[in-house]
Amino acid sequence: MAWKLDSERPIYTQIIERVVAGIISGTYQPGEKLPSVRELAAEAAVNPNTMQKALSELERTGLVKSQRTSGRFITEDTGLINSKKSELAKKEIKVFLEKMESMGLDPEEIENYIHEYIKEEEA
Amino acid sequence: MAWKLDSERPIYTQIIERVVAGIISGTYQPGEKLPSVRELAAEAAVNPNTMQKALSELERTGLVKSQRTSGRFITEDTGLINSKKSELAKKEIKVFLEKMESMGLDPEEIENYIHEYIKEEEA
DNA sequence: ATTACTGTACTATACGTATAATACAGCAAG
DNA sequence: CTTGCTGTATTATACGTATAGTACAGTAAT
Repeated sequence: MAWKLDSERPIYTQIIERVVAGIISGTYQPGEKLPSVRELAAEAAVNPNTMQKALSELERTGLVKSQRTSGRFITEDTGLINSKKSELAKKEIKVFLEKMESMGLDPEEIENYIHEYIKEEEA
Repeated sequence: MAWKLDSERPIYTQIIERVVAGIISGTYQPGEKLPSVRELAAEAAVNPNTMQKALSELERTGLVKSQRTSGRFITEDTGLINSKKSELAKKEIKVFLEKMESMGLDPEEIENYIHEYIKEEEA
């Protein structure tokens, strides 16, 4: 099925985020071969050029490596993956908390809000 | 001083978010008159057209009203402001949690991460 | 009435992004 | 060797955004 992409932000950026999330969460395993550019483009319902751009950008993080003629592979460096994971998590938390505080919510309020939200979700 | 804007997303969108945050947090009080388009543009170090676009978009939320020749004013409807506040807070939490969960973190882990982060910040 | 301030409107230019349509080099399997 | 798959590169078109420059109608104060 087509990936969930919005038109608010560049598609290639969203693709990068999604693949990174896939690597970090383990959906894509270390050393695993990614589907080809054309396959992924079809799966995401996106132009191959856009997918190509996203994936080539993604290489700069070191999380994937391209083999030119055989395909693209997830890094086997689990240390890199884990460090990216905690790095990203911290960054997301920082951005989130700053946003909430700019709305005038203090940390305690935020924690309560989240706790309530999670409790609701589990119900 | 110039506002903190990045080039990742449309500037007018970021302006809207910032003004909304100002209203929600009380930085801009109900009924208060906003600086003029040109003033705000200068303050944000942005083109007046961009500021104009942001503010006219913002009207659709009802949080501000323009008086055509005298200026723009924050709504006096505190009920509207409060409902927008909780609405936005919930939305931000939802987006945040979804993002974190896409990285393979479960709710408890997330709560701990945040708690740690806030404790560090207060120190 | 003139001056100075509002919001608003319009044209033109520049840039990033997304898509479409091709093309090519390298490798593997038939 | 041919076929079919890789990643990669190139050109053209279209659209949204940002900026620059200019203009105009309505209001208030002088």
